[in-house]
Amino acid sequence: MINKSSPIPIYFQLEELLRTAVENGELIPGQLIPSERELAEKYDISRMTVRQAINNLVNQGLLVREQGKGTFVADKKIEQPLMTLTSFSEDMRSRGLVPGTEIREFEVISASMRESMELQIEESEPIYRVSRVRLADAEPMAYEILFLPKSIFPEITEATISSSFYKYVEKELGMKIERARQTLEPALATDIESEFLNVKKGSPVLLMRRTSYLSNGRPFEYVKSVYRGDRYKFITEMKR
Amino acid sequence: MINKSSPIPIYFQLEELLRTAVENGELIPGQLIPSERELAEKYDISRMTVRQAINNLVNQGLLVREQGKGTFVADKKIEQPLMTLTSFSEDMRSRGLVPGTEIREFEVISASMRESMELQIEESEPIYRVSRVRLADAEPMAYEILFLPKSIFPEITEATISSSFYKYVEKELGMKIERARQTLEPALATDIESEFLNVKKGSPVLLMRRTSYLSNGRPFEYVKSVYRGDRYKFITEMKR
DNA sequence: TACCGCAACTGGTATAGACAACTAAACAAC
DNA sequence: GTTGTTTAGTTGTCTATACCAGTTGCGGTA
Repeated sequence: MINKSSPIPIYFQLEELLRTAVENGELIPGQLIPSERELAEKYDISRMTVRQAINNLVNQGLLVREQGKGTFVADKKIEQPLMTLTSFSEDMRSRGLVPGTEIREFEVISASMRESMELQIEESEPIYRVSRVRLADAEPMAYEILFLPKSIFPEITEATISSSFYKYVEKELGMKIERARQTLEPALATDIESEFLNVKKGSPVLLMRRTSYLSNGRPFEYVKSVYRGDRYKFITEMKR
Repeated sequence: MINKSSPIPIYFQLEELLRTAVENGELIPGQLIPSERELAEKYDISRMTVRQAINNLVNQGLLVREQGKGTFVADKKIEQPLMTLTSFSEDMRSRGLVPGTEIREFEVISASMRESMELQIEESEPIYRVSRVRLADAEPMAYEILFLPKSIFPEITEATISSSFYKYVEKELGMKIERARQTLEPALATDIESEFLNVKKGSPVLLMRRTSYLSNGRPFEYVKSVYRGDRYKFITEMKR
């Protein structure tokens, strides 16, 4: 259970123990967890160490304390979908839709001014340009043009892009996606867009531009997406 | 400085001391604060108590620790404009524009189904309906229809609405605005909208609907805004 | 001079113990 | 029955102490 001679701090080991217990459903929301003294005795550690573990979990919103009563598993994420960076696939799935992708173009070009500025690279540096039609329940949802610097992704294939790109970046390449800056503006569907999106030319669309950054501060993607106005609403939850 | 016999916890007193020192500029961002041992000795309290105070401030993002070096005042809000609930006036000012308002209609009506649902009140309950043209640098930026339940705001006048409504709610009424849920979708300017916004009919506009909640969970406003697509971009910063 | 190592600092982890504040339930008194 | 009171449990606060781990600078040695 807990290894006192491990270099991993005891409070952290206990933290993980409790966290996995919650995640595995051994402890369910609203349930009372063992008291601090019980945990201290059970694992033969100090109560203050138990408190440190529980404190962290409380700060992370996983547990809630009530003086005189005990510590409880917190209700699941009331305020979760606040504003987290999600991929198209993740976004669609959270809306109960099945995501899909049709790659239209896949090429290496040299960056124009706009792209080099967004990606913070030299102009005319080689970048991938991938255009895709994004589907939700097999129906077009968005038309998207993705720009990736070749310097960060030396070898990318269509197959890589077809599956979950964010997962590829995080799991395969081990990079840490940190944040993104995104702008939204309304527009009218152009010829090409209306064709790909299966709507009339001039229909209202949502033009989304996103630049995403790794934890080292480098931009790794610049995406321009055109969403169908009749199918897509952008939803945000904000705190004061 | 610190009153050990006060019912206010010592760690909290120290926390406030440090916080006000930062806010008053006695401690500036990047500056090294006294070590935990120094603070403990200075105020004749335990180092663990000092740590509890500092821990809280670190969690609040006011301080940062560096093992072996010391504890420093954090750089100001690098990630602040992440997704905070702001009023139109605050939004415009942050963009360097001068906000303005022209009230078009101000009336009490009975809630329709949509409004009663958003505001979580009974249908046909009395609500204010205020329509405004929002200006930025004296030029129309958005046309907005605001719905407020009369039960929460028994006496509101045009004057109240003209000045900063959020400030009125927070300062005058002492209510706490907590969060809002907002949707964005593209649309085409209708007759009325195009007239108010001084754009052509059929121009792309951004349709924003927002329901805002107090800290007790009650919705206190439902706003439907139509932003000019040629003047307004919605910007969000997202974390993974 | 250049380098190494030690000493003295920093925060990080962990202990054992004490008392306060609060809650719930059992119990006693009215 | 209702109202206090006690009691045993909970988390909250606080102390004193110890050692670990990372950083920095100083001084001695090569």
